[in-house]
Amino acid sequence: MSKRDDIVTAADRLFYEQGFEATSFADIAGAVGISRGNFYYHFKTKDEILDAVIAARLRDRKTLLSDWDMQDGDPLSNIRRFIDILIVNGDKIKHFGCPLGTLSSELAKLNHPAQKDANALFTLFRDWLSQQFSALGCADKSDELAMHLLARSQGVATLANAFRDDAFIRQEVEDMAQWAADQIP
Amino acid sequence: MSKRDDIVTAADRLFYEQGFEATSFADIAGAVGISRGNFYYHFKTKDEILDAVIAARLRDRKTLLSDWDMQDGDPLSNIRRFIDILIVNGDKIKHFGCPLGTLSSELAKLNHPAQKDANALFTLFRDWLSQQFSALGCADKSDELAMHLLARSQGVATLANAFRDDAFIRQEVEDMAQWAADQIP
DNA sequence: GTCTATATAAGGATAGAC
DNA sequence: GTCTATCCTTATATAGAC
Repeated sequence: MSKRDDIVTAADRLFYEQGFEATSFADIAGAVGISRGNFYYHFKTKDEILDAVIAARLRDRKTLLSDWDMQDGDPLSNIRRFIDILIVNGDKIKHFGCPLGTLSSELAKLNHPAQKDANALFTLFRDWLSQQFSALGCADKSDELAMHLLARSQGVATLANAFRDDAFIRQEVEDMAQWAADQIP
Repeated sequence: MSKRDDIVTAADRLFYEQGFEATSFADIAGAVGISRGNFYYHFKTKDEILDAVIAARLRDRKTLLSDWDMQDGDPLSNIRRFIDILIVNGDKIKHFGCPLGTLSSELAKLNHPAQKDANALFTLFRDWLSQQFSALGCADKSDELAMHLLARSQGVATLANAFRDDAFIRQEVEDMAQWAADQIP
């Protein structure tokens, strides 16, 4: 793993845990164990490293989804896998929210040029979920269902973060899974 | 209206539009039209003004909810009023997200001492919604339904902000209203 | 590639004149 | 109450030695 990759990995974690604005070069350099001066050899500006982090997250999630696709379970199982992210990543979500949603919200407030790239992460899941709902037999409203589920998972992440409530997450996860099953025509 | 109130109003708007961290004293002082030095006559620290903004938001929402209560419509109409916030404040939400959710998320990442106070805003709506569901005849699971609706509205706000999509908001609002009506035993 | 040193700006906060 | 001036710290960014 290259030093550049180390930096992106550390920045990814820190942007998630502390937010983009609140994370300084010193924080990232410190986490990687290099000097601030050396940092600039790898990345010229903060926006440059944000782009790299977003690209890394996109690569990551694409890999995850194509892994799921290759295990070719039925669409309902795939949807369930998506919903279960809230359980699998429950601890992190309770502490820091959803990495996609919180970054998107922060960049919107900063009116940051990378907003569009960050939202491509949402689009990735939206399109993948839409495919699952199509395969489930809901081709006529697959995008609507995808957005609905995406919204619900975002809302659960936000409130799980605010209230730090495991039981609430589990309850909502089961409710979403039931809702998804009910969509089968 | 006192100068102090002017400052809180400006800070409220700026914290919402730009985020707490990204808003400087200079921004607030500039918006109010006073010098940075004068600012410190009214508020000693940034945390102090955050407390004042949260207190103002809490007062504001309490007034809103008690206004609704005094018009004594049926609980379903009250719930509908809550859901309709997404329409009424649609433009702002598309640009800056939900003022409650985005502040809560930001303060969580900053691990800010005011987290608890900010989340009292969520609790205010949670308890009020729970009352409505109780009055609707769902006393046995009123808090669960309240959290469910709160989560859904948060999710819609997050995605409306990311995708700037009016049709999506309207669709989800209708869906939530239908869901609420379906809860009547 | 990595470091130290440094330039430059911004933000939070204070002192003291008016 | 309001201002200017100032201090301290942090943050982005660069230069240049090794």
